[in-house]
Amino acid sequence: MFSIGTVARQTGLKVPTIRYYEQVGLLGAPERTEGNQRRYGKDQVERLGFIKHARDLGFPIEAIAALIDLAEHPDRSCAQAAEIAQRQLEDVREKLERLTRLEAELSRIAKGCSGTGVADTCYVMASLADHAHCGSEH
Amino acid sequence: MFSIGTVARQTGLKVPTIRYYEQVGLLGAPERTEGNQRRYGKDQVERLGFIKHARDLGFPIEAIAALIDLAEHPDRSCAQAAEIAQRQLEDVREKLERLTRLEAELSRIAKGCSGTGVADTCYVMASLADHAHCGSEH
DNA sequence: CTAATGTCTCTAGCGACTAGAGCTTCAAGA
DNA sequence: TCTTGAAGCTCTAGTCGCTAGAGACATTAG
Ligand SMILES: [Zn+2]
Ligand SMILES: [Zn+2]
Ligand SMILES: [Zn+2]
Ligand SMILES: [Zn+2]
Repeated sequence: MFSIGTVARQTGLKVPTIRYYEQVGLLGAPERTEGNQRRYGKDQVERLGFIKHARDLGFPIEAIAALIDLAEHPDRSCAQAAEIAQRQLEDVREKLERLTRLEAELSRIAKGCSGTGVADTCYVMASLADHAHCGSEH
Repeated sequence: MFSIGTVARQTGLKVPTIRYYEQVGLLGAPERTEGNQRRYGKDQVERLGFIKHARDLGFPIEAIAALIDLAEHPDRSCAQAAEIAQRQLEDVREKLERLTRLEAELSRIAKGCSGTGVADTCYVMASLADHAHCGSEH
């Protein structure tokens, strides 16, 4: 049985984050000592590792909850898991596309100003004021 | 003089968003009709366009506030504008790098499961449970 | 003049935490 | 065994940039 701090060190999560996951129902309530402190078993530490990894990959809490539900019913079809992973992939790809466009505009904008001029004639200011300077939609 | 709804249509912002920008001090309080409705002048519409464009490029509100301050003092040095643009560019690049790594992992994960199996032996589940499957840090 | 649409203020909610106050419990050394 | 300092507890509120809704008032077209 591990204290919350020990589990935090093992999983790379922060202590308040672990409590938060419990609060939102991602993790079942752990046992408690007589003095009301949380004590986690190996299973729960493993589950927190799962959550951590899924969060690191950007999955939202709600999706992780569905995946955990699935993990608790190992003989169910994994169709939902595939769907969730696919959705997350698409989400990331959309964000990538948007950020790629932004990177192009921002590097142009940043390149256009050395910071040695005056606000009135600054390329950064002009670019922000008028989207017509831009080479793409965003 | 334009009503808030008209300005919303002109700028592409939503009505509550414009009120929000006023609330957080990005936009000075506009004139009001006798009946207490907001009426915007051309300058304010332009400024809202500036804000919209900067937000579309991902600049945080605080940075935009600093840029607007600069726009109101056209003879000041644009060093701060250059700095803000540079920081935003770096921020976007960091996010791009992270998302690129995530895309690699997620496309591997999604490819590994057709959704026709069972949760217990699902590649998605296994990949989330163990970072050792991953080809990079994230 | 009426009816429909627009606008007003205020509060609360989103996602995923994070920070802090004020208190209690645990564990290790003397 | 006692003490002390770290760790844990609950609860509230704050972060960011909006968005939604309630209930009341203003404007405008027909
Ligand atoms: Zn400049
Ligand atoms: Zn643009
Ligand atoms: Zn599968
Ligand atoms: Zn991984």
